[in-house]
Amino acid sequence: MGDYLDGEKLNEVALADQFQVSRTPLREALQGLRATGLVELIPNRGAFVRRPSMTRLVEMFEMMGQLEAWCVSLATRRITGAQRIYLRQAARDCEAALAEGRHDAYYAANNRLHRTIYEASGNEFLAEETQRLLERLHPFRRRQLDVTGRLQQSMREHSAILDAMDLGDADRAAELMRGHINTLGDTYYQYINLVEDRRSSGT
Amino acid sequence: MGDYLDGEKLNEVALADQFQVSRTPLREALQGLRATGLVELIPNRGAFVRRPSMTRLVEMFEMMGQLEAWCVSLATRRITGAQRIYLRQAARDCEAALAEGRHDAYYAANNRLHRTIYEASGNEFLAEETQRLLERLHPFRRRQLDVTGRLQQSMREHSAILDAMDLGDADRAAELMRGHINTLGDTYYQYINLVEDRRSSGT
DNA sequence: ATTTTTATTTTTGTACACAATTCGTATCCG
DNA sequence: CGGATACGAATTGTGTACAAAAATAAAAAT
Repeated sequence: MGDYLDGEKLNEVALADQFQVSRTPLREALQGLRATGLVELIPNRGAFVRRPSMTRLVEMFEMMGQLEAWCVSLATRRITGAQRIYLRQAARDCEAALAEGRHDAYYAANNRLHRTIYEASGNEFLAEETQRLLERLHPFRRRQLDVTGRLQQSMREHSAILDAMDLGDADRAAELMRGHINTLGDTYYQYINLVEDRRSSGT
Repeated sequence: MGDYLDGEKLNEVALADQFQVSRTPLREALQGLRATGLVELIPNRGAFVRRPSMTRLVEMFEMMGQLEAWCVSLATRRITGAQRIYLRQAARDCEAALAEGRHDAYYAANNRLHRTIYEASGNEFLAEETQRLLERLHPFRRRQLDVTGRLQQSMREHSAILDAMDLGDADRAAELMRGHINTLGDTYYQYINLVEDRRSSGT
């Protein structure tokens, strides 16, 4: 599980058997997965896995950077005092989690920070869509974030973004955020390359 | 049909009866509608219609404008010669359709023009997501586009955008596109106001 | 030998039945 | 009278059976 090939056909009975459910709820789940873009459903033909290519992941991260940049740009102008405090707290939580080596706690705090920025944008729809894309990208992030140097650099970027927001410099905050997401993306690509290599070697 | 209230509960058997199908395919269809945001599915509770509020539509159009602006900005730099010709042709098709009063043909040509810009962005993922948002917004566009003055203004905006693209002025093209989408949005809001008034008067 | 047609098997699509959960109502208790 | 509780009805969740379509294999024709 986890390493499906790109155009691979998914057999309903086999999957239902694997997950110990009948075909009815499984088919509904497939409809849900279609929305996330992970599978493609062709009428009377079945479900096919859609593993994003390297270039598509680059595109997705490019868009993620753009959306986050837009969020932070709007948030710089619209953020409330309470949200500002909450952001700094999340940043401190990130540092504390990293110092204690609690990587899952870091992940949670980091998520809290980004999500708060989405919400502070004042555009709820934008916030939801950005969150949705983040979740779509989620399956492609792995251990590589645990490289401590990268995490510390990431936190410095957080601080710089929050500083720019405090100064009311929306453009600078947006530009910093774009860079932040792009470097994130870069580390993901390494993982993808690994996966594609493994696949082409026929494992 | 067509005028569901916002939080309205959808009964599966009633809907299945209405569409002359059994509950099984209906539930799968609901899962699909969930992706579009038109219905919300709560486990063990059922499906509820999610008619976007006025403010949410404003948000959606704001995002649409931003995405289209980004598309056109990228497209200005990456567009191919063939796409440039195709764009101008679509613009001419718009004019011809309007002159002949063929509003559905205008709609098709207009769609072709915008879609070509999405594709010319060179970011396939961005293109698909923008198209998806356009389709989500689609149920909320109605006759008001048929006001001839608006359509002619819209075509002038098209020309200006294509001109800016030809000049390689990405920022200007983006700004013009943002304005183009926003005025579109404005006319939609009128329709929404109508709907909400009608609803509150209890029809 | 290649292509077309036909038959068989597999797989998807849908209806239906029953289980599990929630909702509405009435009853009981404080 | 207000609120908790218990019962019955309605609704959602899931397994299974069968129909429809596609994929595969076999046979026939060119």
